[in-house]
Amino acid sequence: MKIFDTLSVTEKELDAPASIRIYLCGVTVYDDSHIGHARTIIVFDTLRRFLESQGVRVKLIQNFTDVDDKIINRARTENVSADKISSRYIANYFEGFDSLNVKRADLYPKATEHIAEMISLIQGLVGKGFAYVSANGVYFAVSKFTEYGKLSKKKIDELISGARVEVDDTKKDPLDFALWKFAEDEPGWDSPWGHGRPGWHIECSAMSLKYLGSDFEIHGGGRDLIFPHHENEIAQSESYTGKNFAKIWMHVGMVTINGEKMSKSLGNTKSVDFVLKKWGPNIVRLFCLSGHYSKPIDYSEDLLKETIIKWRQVENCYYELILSDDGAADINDEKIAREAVKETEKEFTEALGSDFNTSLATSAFFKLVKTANQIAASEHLVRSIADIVLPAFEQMLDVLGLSVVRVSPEEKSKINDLINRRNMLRIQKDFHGADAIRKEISDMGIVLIDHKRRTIWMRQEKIGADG
RNA sequence: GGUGAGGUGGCAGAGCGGCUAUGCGUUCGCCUGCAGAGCGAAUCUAUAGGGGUUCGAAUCCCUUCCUCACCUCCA
Repeated sequence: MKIFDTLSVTEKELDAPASIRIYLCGVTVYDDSHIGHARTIIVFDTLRRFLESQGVRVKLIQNFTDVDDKIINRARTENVSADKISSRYIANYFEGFDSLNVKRADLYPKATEHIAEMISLIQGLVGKGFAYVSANGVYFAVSKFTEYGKLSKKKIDELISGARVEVDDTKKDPLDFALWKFAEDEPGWDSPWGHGRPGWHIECSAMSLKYLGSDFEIHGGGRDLIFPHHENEIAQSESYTGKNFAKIWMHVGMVTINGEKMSKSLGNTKSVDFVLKKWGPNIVRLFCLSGHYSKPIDYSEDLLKETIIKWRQVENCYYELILSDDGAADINDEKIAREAVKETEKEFTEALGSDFNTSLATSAFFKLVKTANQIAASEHLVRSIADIVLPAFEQMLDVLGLSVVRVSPEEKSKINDLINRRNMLRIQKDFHGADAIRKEISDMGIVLIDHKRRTIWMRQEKIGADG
């Protein structure tokens, strides 16, 4: 498959070897995760699901930054340990992302558990002359890495004139960034240079090199990490190993809220907890995959509401398929179904294989839903046709990480009993009685669909925004 | 100011030299005891403006205008 690489600014072939290594920059655990984090993580989760569906073994590593000024500040404010803060938000992370049907990564390494690796990396850099010790810490000497700026396409002299870099007289160059910061307070660790904490960028270099080695296939994250985070990671890692760090840099666009940047200061962040409660996992995932991953997407109520309608069609389709009954298949319908499945699978796979075009892939999927619903509407959706469509339908749902709410066998037979009673009453023209049963069924979260010959039903996911 | 990404029908969003997706919306139908869901038909030939290149451009080139992101911690 092909993926756009930020570094070379071209689509690069990911020559699908037996296994693909992915390092995804995760979150700093100082607050609840939000929809922006969710988009990046859902994109990579879906990518992983797609690759796996193609028979590729994926090794996915996603870190937690659990040592950072924001965490420490929060710990001070609440008068608890930094560890308490980070573990609280790691728990929050898993609660949210498990609910979003995100498959667990192979490993979630934490910065605090890799201090030794970071120290040895820094030692290596100091030894090779890429880093130096100043009064405040150990710094990476940007001027020593001649390719600095290659990812973010920045020129070193322009960066300097940018003048928005932190003022620190102990640095040799304003652009130099901290690998290790001296600090007497907690949390801190002893190092060959003094007590302190690692800088942010070094953790990802240390952990990705440890678990994936150098020149791994994909390094990913949000677009906002391109500079300085990923730029600095490249500088450190390539200076240390002398080898290429990652083959492809894949960056996910930002989520805006009603066209505005989402930020704490504007107070418009949408937490994962919030969007889950309001829209549920399927709508959120569909929303996050609705545009090309590299472009920004805008969170707006109207768009999300539109997504609910699409999701209802999928639910409807699913229940039409599983509740189809025996009967002779119309030859023509069977042909239509077969061709639709073949067509859709091709489009779906090609779209995802071509720079992971989830927008195109989902529209292909919706075409199959439409076809199935058309056959159902003409009363021709019999078991043998459903059997043609269902495997492809379920497979694509799974790649997209979507999941229709199912019904237990007990509920199923109860529903069928109620439907039979209702249909009896309808024949007797006792519509009051029939409507009362419909109400009873509806209270179970089930919607009835009256066809000419029979009545089927579907379980609709409860969506907060539906009220 | 620098760097990058973009500007496509009422909206969302693909296409990246010829066949102009797809979905939502809107209108009218079908179905139904009613309702919901679904289905059908219609609507919508849109590609920021101006120049080129080409037999042919939303797609390539030039130019103008505009938007967004990043350049500080940030997914």
